[in-house]
Amino acid sequence: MEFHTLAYRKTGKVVAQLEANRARIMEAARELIVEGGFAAASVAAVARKAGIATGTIYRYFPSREALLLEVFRAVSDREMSRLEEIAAGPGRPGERLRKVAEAFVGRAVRSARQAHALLAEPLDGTVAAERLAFRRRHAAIFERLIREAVAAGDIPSMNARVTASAITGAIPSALTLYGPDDVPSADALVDAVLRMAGLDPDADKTPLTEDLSHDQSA
Amino acid sequence: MEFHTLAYRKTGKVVAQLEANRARIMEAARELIVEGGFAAASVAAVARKAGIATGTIYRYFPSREALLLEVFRAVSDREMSRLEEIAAGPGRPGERLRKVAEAFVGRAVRSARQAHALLAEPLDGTVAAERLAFRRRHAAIFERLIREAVAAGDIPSMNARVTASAITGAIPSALTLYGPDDVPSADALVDAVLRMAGLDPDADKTPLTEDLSHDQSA
DNA sequence: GCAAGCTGTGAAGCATGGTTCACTTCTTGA
DNA sequence: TCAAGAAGTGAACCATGCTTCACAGCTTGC
Repeated sequence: MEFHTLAYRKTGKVVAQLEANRARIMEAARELIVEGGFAAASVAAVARKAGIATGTIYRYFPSREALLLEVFRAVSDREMSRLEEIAAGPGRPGERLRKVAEAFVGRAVRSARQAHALLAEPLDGTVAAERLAFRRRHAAIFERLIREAVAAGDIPSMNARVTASAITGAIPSALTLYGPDDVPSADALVDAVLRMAGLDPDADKTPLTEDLSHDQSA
Repeated sequence: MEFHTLAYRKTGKVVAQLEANRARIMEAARELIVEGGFAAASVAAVARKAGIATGTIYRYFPSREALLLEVFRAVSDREMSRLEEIAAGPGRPGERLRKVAEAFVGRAVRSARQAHALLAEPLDGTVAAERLAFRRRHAAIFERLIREAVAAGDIPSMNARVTASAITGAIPSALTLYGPDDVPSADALVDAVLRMAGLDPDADKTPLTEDLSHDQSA
């Protein structure tokens, strides 16, 4: 039995403060990663950016690795849910495939630096494994859609898993080879992805039904 | 003026010995990289594998970085020349595109571990830059072939650079996502690449002589 | 055989950067 | 105000791994 004669107990205000700090640390780490890659997110740098002492980091995370992992998860989960949502949405499989590709590419092109960190930046240890899992989830989305599209007769028969894996890598690759300044054309990249999936990019360019030109890009 | 009163001058035998040692160091490094990635190629490990002392490495290379760089160059140049040779060979552009893709994929699938180290393994510093250059050369080969193929009417018009960059990444991605044990089907991967380039993989599966109706998209 | 000069050695030096910890500062409930 | 306990601090600690260096050993030409 415990005698609650404690002179101190966490109060709501403190708990909120702690959570805010935790969030601030993660945000600082995220920004550093986006700016300069995982290597730039040293414990000291994160602490400085978050406005706290290095040791304090360890009050919130057991190790640098754990911190980076959590940041990676948070960011990638956000990205992923969006794609999964689209993939599970309405419309013909071919159409959804196109939409997922557009979302993926558009997002990656728009925030190229973050995409690069998430998808291509060299990284170490546990985070590398997590990234592989992340990319596998990407691939899984495409694989499923390809299977559906084949079954629906939207695209010719093909090895869905290989194609999906290839698509998953094609997008970050295009970003990487162009570099963070010189960004590839999102439209052209989507077209390439669609061709790989066996769809004619020009087919439903004007889907009469609804929508119209939805992006600008040159 | 130099008085050649030297009591020692390198003789042929010694020079050969030195070159052999240099080669052995590079080979040791290469094997370690293939087995366990660049991280596994520590100076100490390379020395042990080459059967010499760590310090001796520095008689042959100014730094670890320089050693790794040279190894990377040697290996990637070998790979690259092969592809460039095929790309510059005879045949219709579309045909050469197919052959280059087959060579690239085949080689990568056959020695998946080395391909992974060369193309996907996380790495640091100068070598990372070199790899980017290596991949750009890959992309350049595809880009040129795509342009030629478009000009020849073998494939529909497309953004050659984006497509080439995408292809360049698609291949290692497929390897990475499958893992080193479970290797993807080379045929299926080539098919995916060809589709991305706008070629019908089933078109000239049996290239009787040279060409005939090579089909014009579905 | 001998001196000059090169190659081989591996333990010590050093840089980087994650992690710890004794200590200070703050919050809480009485 | 006070004591208990938690959070914050940052300098010291430590692990890793590249690099250096003083020295031993070998080759060569005389």
